[in-house]
Amino acid sequence: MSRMVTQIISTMETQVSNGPSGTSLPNGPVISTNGATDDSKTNLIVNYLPQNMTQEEFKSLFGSIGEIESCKLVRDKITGIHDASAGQSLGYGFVNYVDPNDADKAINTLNGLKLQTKTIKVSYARPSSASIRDANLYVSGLPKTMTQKDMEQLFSQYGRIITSRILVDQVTAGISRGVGFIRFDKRNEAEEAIKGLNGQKPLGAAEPITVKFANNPSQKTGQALLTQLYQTAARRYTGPLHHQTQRFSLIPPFGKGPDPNNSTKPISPSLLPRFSPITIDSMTSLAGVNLTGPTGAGWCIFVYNLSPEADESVLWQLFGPFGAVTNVKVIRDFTTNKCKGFGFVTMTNYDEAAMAIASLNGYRLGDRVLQVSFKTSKQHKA
DNA sequence: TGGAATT
Repeated sequence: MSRMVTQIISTMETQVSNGPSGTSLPNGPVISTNGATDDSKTNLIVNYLPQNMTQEEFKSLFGSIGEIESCKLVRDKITGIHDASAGQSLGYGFVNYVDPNDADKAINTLNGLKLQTKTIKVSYARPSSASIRDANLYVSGLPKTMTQKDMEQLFSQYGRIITSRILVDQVTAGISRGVGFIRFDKRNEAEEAIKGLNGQKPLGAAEPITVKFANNPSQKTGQALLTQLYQTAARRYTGPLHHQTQRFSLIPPFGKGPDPNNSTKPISPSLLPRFSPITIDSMTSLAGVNLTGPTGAGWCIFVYNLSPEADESVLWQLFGPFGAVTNVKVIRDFTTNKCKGFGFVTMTNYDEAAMAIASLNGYRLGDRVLQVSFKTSKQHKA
């Protein structure tokens, strides 16, 4: 891997995958003795995907690593009753590669990639089974001094922990709210943890903790769903979250809110003008209907002065934080396979593309200064 | 007392 790419990736969080620890097998599908295909070394689960990432963007990102046998962005069935591909993204997906080496490469290069406000996680998918479902626990009443590590230590006696999290205060950024989540590998492990820890005081704690199965986040109220849609739409208009200073959290987007009791309540007009120009477009695209057309549509950006070692992951890393990226391409020399110094990035939304260009044009990457602009029909004449 | 982990 090139020095430049190594530098970028070294900033990523280190995450231990859940996957098999054995060495890679020779290429091709592995057939087990019972005749079933063993995809444990090719099939990946990808978590913490940005809410507005589409199936096409998902496939494009992971397809940049190697040939994909199949992939799926998991979507909500309730918000997509009439069309499964139109449901709201659940923020995770699966990628099954043809070659186990590419699965390994995807973990090494894409795990920890920052896209918009998320840091994606790429790991081997465990074999699908009923025993691993509903194994997530909600814990409250934790001492404010308890760290994630402390919590894991407390729960690890009951089984293998897949993820853990302690929620922190948004404002003070870092102070524990005393609530968290623990996901076990198996549901029965979670059950045992409830039996053993619910109502118990951790060592030195003043109050007992509550441990119970977590609600499924897909079972949201209409209000919560609409609020989330609205926030996503508002974000599309105002740009990346770190540039956003205004929230539209509880104002329904159209005349009527989901709560019948409030349906006649007028919407504060002062909060609408900034948002309304793109309301229809954003809401429609959130429903899975892309007004700008099928894959390939969007705003094409020309990126000049990339190093010979540049690859697609660099472009994802640079542009992903600004919004929805549908495609990236590094132009390479046919014989040497080295980057010819330029590439292209396609972004769905004009505002996000403009923000990316404004921010990245003149950006210093290693010892090079990038030139970033909308692609013109006459390519790049200086 | 609340975050998108099994197709």
